[in-house]
Amino acid sequence: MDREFFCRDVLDVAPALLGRKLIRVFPDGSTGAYLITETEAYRGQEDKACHASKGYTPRTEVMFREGGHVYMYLIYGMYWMLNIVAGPVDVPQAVLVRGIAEASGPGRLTRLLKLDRGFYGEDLVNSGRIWVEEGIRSPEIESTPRIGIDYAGNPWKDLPWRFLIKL
DNA sequence: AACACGATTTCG
DNA sequence: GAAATCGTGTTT
Repeated sequence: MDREFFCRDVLDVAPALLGRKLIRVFPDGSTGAYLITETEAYRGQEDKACHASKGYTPRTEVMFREGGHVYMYLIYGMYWMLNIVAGPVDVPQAVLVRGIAEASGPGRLTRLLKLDRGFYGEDLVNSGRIWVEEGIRSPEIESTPRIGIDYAGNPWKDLPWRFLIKL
């Protein structure tokens, strides 16, 4: 996928990632292709569920860059989350990649792909170890409220910004 | 410098 | 249903 693909609004990018392949080249040289099956959209400073709602901090800095960069962060002291930045410069949006066909759940996903803080700021458009390619075309998509963000309150906690491939 | 709290998973 | 476990943002 090129820069243009990621620089659109996160509500376009998140569902568009479904059915595409996440390519990972491991340190030992082996390569894996993983079908993206579940994503969530986190949209700007107004979105109370989005980490960027706290403003520009060292942690959220990458979300303010142009789309296509990787935002990694640790949750609950043990799980690394893989996020793909969307939108143009100074528009803090990101897609949380929650599931691939080979591993369900964001924590399992990053463990399987061996992703951690070393990928913070990685550019998917120009990387030799992780990127996104075309996959199956036009999968049927289902949307539901996002997971684990009840604390964000209304209207954010109920917005149907979680996207899954319908079986 | 100290503190509270998660965009989760696993096990009982 | 609760524990595991630590970086981040906020408060002192």
